[in-house]
Amino acid sequence: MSEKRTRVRFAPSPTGPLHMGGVRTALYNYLYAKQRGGDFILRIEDTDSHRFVPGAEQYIIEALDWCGIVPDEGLVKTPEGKWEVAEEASPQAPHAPYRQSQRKPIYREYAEQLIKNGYAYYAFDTAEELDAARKEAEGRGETFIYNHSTRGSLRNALTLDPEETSRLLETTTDWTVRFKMPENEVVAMDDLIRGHIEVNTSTLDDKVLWKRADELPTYHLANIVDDHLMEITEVIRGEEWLPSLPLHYMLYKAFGWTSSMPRFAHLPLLLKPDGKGKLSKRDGDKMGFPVFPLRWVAPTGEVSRGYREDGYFPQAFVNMLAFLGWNPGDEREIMSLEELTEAFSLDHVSKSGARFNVEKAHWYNREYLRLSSLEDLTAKAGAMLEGHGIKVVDCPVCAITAGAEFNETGADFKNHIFTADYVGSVVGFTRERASFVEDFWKIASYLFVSPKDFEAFGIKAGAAVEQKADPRAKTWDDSATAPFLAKDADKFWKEENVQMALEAVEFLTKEYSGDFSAEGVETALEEYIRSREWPMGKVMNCIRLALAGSASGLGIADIVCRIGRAETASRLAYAKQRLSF
RNA sequence: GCUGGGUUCGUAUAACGGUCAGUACACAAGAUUCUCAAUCUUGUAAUAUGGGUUCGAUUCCCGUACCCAGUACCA
Repeated sequence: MSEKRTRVRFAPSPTGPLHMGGVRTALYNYLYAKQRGGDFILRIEDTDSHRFVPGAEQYIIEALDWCGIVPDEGLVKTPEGKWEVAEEASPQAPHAPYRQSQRKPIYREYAEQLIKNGYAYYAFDTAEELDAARKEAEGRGETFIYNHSTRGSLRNALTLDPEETSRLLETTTDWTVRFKMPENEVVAMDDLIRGHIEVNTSTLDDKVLWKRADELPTYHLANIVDDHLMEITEVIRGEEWLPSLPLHYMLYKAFGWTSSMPRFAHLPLLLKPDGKGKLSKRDGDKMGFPVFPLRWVAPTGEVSRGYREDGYFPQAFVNMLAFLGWNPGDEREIMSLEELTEAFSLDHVSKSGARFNVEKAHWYNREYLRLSSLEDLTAKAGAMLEGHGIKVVDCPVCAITAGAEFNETGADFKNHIFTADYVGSVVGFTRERASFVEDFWKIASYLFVSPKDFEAFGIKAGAAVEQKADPRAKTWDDSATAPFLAKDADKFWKEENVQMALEAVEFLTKEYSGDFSAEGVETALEEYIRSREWPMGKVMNCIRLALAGSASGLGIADIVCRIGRAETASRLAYAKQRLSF
């Protein structure tokens, strides 16, 4: 038995930025197609001329590209290397155009075919008339439904005489074509995820299929016609479409396409973290996470954050998304796009909606950060540092001729210039503490900038600032103050302890001539403090406060061996002079 | 309201008639340590509810509750 080549499509509507739920739908379609060696098609469903948003289409393309979900069909590359929706037929776009607004004539023809065969009819009711009918029904505590029960008393080709109908068709432009939903028939459907479903057609309405006003079809007609023409084998879409499935079945039947009808799979919805309703644009702003893959600036100027701009790795985002409503059936959680492709199956897609969880998203990103190569991370950290006014140079010699004054480790604290090797060294030993590239700044900014402002840490005031860290403050952007409040630094910042710290550092930076690696420094410093029977914790904490400006943070030896002798000594001196007791 | 879909630890999910109901995130405790993380170990925590069917139900059927979606000349 010869199997048809798998062809699935992602058909977004360019009414705004692509939501992460949409990205997941695209992802599942992509995985399904790739696993079967089939085609993943992108089609733009822009049949609503009123809701068109400039830039939305390009956003969709860019978002998919960032995620690595590249369509096999529907896009063409411009000479400048940019992806665009295909308008003309080509090997990569055999069914062009892929923008429904450019396929107008096709739909009209099919709408007429349905009328000719008695499956649809012209309707002349105005929007006002229908609104009034709905209001009136509502007043009686009922719901107006345009179907067998009401169509006999409304203005359409079934009630008007033929002359009047043709007159209206010619002289007016606000008529529509409606599907003539039969009465009391049972539609038996099969969903790849939900199983067998039956619906009685009497509960359904005569949906508008085509509008004379803009000569465009509605979603239902366009969808069925295009899926048929594009030889789609499986329709994988969101659960919000499940209620229209009976209509779509009826449409396939009316066209006589039942034998080639695609199979359907309705995906569970992505829910708000608190579990109430679909994840929406506003949730992100409210709960502090992006709902969009990329940053989006609306025509109104309103800005919505994106996963990309928030520092997520695309692989982490995709991996996280894949697991919202699906699992491989074993206990793997970290999977590349290739592994996902191999393991994907609609059998393992769950039926119930999935709540998005920010913590898990952070965890995924941390896992991918750990998987990154040191070179890659260092380059990314370098770019991030530039954003904080730090200059990172690959060529120390060139930098020196340009005026940089590097110390023995490749750091110039005066001019804020650091060698790439220095950055690499910092990244190498702090990477296990980071979830995002930006975290390197939160964790180790004092390896690039000398601490100046100790007051902010509650030292001089003599008491830690009374402020509970926000429990949700796990993201780098609102946890910045949290670690400094964790400990009462004034408990150890006492004159005698500071004196010991000073002496220990003096020994380390002036007399100690041994190995200046983290291990060497640690051993030397601890031996020195122990030999004098000083309180290890107190001395160390004083040193840390002077070096890091904070009562908590990286290991002393890790800091010292990187910032070097001179900087270490000067930070101690500065802190002593700056902080009174 | 009506129509359809759904319901396993706080969250995501595993177990597709027989498991001490597993895993991950989060949380808690301990270990480690110069602090904070990280790491390791351990732990808390779930089958919405009532009936069936069955030797046996998380799993199959029916009712109830709750949640979600749809109910547009939007997709």
